[in-house]
Amino acid sequence: MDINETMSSAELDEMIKALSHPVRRDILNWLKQPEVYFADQEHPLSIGVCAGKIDQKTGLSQSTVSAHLATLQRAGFISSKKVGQWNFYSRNEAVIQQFLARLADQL
Amino acid sequence: MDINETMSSAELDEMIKALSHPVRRDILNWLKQPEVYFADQEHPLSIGVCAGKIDQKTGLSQSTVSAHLATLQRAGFISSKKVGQWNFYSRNEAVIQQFLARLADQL
DNA sequence: CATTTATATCCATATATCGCGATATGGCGA
DNA sequence: TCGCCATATCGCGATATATGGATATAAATG
Repeated sequence: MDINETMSSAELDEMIKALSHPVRRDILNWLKQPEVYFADQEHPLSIGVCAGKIDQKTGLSQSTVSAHLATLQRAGFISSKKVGQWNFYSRNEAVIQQFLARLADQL
Repeated sequence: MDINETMSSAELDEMIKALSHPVRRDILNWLKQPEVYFADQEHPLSIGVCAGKIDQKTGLSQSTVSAHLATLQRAGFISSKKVGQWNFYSRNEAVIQQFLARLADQL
């Protein structure tokens, strides 16, 4: 989602649905403090958190977590950066804040 | 939900799920300005909005809307008041505000 | 007391979501 | 190039959610 325009109703819907699963909210939360939850990552946390690390933390299968990450990314809450064979995920703080503002407004 | 204590994780989950359907968000929105959306109601809007009026507005079946209202009520977002043969629904503003604050905090 | 009205509940069906194993893809290293 | 590793995607069964018709309940009304 473009952070410079207000999100559409369909986008808001996608975002709320993305948040409606506890594991996805957990992931967002972990990404808020990577140094707390992913202290064992070899790569610098500044790039983001490696997908595999998130898999481990959830205890779910790799494919399931990959789908959850895709859902969060489609909603705009996180972005991924591919470095070598790894994919590093991080929060889009601006989008999250805009979502909260929009929700507060529309609710 | 008791507005004097912080909501549990399970309650938050129930609330987000309740919001994850567009019709339920519509209903919450309509109840925000009953005088705009339910101007034709015979009973005073101060008691709340009659379930049947909400049925009409959605265009969905009576049973479906009744289920949506029950979902919103279980989540704590709305309350119902039975007067005669009618059930009047209204928003729980305090709960809604507390939800938004909690979400902003936990997200 | 029978009938109508409002609404919740029950039931069946349809659709969406979740979770997993298997497979595809793409980078990396021997 | 031949695998190995990380991760996305596919296909499928299981579970959850949505929807509407039918029915139950309860109040109002003649």
